Amino acid sequence: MPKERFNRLPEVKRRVILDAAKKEFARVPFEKASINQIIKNADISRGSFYTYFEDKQDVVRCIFEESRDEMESVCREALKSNQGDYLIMMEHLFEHFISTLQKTTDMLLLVKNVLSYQENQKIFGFNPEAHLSGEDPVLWMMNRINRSVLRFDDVAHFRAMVSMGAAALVMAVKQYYEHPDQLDSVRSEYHTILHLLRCGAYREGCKNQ
Amino acid sequence: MPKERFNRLPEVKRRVILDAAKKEFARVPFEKASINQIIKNADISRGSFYTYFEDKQDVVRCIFEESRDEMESVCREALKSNQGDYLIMMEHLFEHFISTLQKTTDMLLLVKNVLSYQENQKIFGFNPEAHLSGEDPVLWMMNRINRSVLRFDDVAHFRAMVSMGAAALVMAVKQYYEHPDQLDSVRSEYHTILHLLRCGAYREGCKNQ
DNA sequence: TATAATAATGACATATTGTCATATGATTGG
DNA sequence: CCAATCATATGACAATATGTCATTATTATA
Repeated sequence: MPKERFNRLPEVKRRVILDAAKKEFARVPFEKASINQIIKNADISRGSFYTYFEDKQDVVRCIFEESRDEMESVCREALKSNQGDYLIMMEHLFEHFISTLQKTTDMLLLVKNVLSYQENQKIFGFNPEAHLSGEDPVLWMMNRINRSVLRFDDVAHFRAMVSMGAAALVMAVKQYYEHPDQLDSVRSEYHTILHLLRCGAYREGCKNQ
Repeated sequence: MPKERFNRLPEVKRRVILDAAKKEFARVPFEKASINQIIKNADISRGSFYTYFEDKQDVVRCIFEESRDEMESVCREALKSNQGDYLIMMEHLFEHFISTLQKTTDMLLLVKNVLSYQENQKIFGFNPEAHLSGEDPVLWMMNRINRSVLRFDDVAHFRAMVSMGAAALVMAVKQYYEHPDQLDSVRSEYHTILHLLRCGAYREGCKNQ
């Protein structure tokens, strides 16, 4: 939630500022990131910064908002081409993140630096309060997923599944940026988790219900 | 990982310092917490602080190390009295956290302030690199759990289950301190997640394997 | 007791943050 | 076309932070 002022800014200036911020957050861990450096990079005044953003956190939120939109469209497409299968969509989402991170070193560092300090789920828009294009993300999912293959159809279980899926994804992405050379094993761990979500852990499962 | 100096300190002084730090971290969000305030509370010099700890983070790590030991013993007991059932153990663990948080307001605030900024799983000792009494926590679990009720017996699936369990627990605890008045619904969401882990999400599950 | 090793101190240089009174630039209407 | 009004930008400033290090105090050792 940057301030209104920021949104009223000409597109190009906004880009300059966000890029400057990205550069700084890619440079050092969130803690050490300095507003001074950001305004120097962006060539704006200290005062301006504070008319645009609440604080350092605020900038980060702003940076990640962009990728949230992108994520939504990835979800949409993956669901379309896989009969609304949630878990397959989650596989696609993972590959999407990986390829984004691989494209730019900056992005990898940024995620690494920021993710360590932030409330991951809030950033990725999967906490109960965040919203994917204004909607509760759980409901968003519920309305687009093929629910007939699931063994439940209540919001509570849905929420549980989506939370766990998000947690798994975040964990996997984190693990990837910590060990970018071990993509294969990270991917395989992630798939194991999705498999667990699919089948459950207990053999006798939920016979009695 | 506080410095060796700190460990060599007389027990009582160590307590004073950690309590001072707790007080400060309970006062404001991690970001705003001030080393100045900590040393004032603890009545030690600035110089001393830096011979004890690397930085602010370091103090937090140190604070949470204590509760990790406690957690281990809760796990141990819960497993003993429930035939090694992992998911039941996780239920107990949740209740343990809640009652700890309920006991002292300070602890609730502390967790609230710190958890928002820290690498949750690292703090709770459940990331793959952290260790419960020196052991890989996944192996620790594997050796103590009743594996016969599970539908798998490989480390990979185990790791998946433990990761998800930990993620669920952290999420639930977070949700509790954000809405301490809604314990019932937080608990019920948590149980739903455990249930999901037990049974899996897909109806046809893993027929073909 | 003298000497060596360990621990504690606080002043300091440097950096950071958020604020605010002031300046600059746009826009509107008379 | 000027003036008045509103929106935006600025950077100096006070307050506070951090991490270092030369110095002092305390213990242990010989």
